Amino acid sequence: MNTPKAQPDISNTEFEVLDVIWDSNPISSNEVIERLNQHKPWHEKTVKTLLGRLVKKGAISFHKQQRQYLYYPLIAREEYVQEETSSFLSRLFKGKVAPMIAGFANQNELSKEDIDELKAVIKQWEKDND
Amino acid sequence: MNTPKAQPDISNTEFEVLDVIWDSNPISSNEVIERLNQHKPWHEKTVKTLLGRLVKKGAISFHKQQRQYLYYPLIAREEYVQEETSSFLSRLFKGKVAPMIAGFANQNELSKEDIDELKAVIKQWEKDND
DNA sequence: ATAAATGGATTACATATGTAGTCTCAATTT
DNA sequence: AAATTGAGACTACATATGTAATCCATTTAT
Repeated sequence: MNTPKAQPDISNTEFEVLDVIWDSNPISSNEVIERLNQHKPWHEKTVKTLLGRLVKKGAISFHKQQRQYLYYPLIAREEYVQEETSSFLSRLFKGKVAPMIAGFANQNELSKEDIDELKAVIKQWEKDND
Repeated sequence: MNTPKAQPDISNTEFEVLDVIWDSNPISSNEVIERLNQHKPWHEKTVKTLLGRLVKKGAISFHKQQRQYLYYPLIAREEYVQEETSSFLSRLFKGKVAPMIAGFANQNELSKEDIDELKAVIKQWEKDND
């Protein structure tokens, strides 16, 4: 059974902002800006625009603290990620996970550690579905 | 060693057209249109615009056959898919494959078949990396 | 009390994207 | 040969996206 919960469309830049908020919230715009600037050279105004767009899209909200807003997410990262993953897999791999992993293996992009982790996931699955 | 071959940015609709071309080529615009219309209700003109944009982006090319163009891909599906996958994984899963699979498992989106296929991929990897 | 700084709201603007419509010209039909 | 048609080229246009700048109302500093 799939879950067709239409999440709002979040753009790439918006996602980076949202990811900071998921990481730590409630959070002021200034702190979002500060954290982002450790990786991205985005102008303060740019980040604020993005925050505004995320609010408008219903991905985040805020409550005022005096003059400032403290933002927090309205959608869970896990949910969002799961939906993105499903749609990604269906677009590129007919929805099947194994071919994706196989592609990685063929490109030599799988480490021993990845393999061990995968085995662990499988073991867990087998425990759960018994 | 990774391959930083900056593939042109291909939009969602463009991808659907490209996918038809990957599937069967060389192919005329009319056949692309026909095949797409089995799933998508796109106007003929729309598809032609998309074909033009793909040519401009260097994703496909064509050779003339009288009045018509016969299109063919300039980039391999495998390469494109691999790059998209890498960037997707790095965006959402810090580049690790196992967490992605784990997310699926947790949502009960993994079938016995998926698991068997994964096991096969792992076995193959172990054979190769011995 | 004024002036300056600061936070959010509004506006801006180029490029991308989805979705066609119009124009031109060569091939085909009558 | 003249008219029609069908292929690609060019144009269109609204919305999305990346990337800010400007405006306006408060705080805060002087």
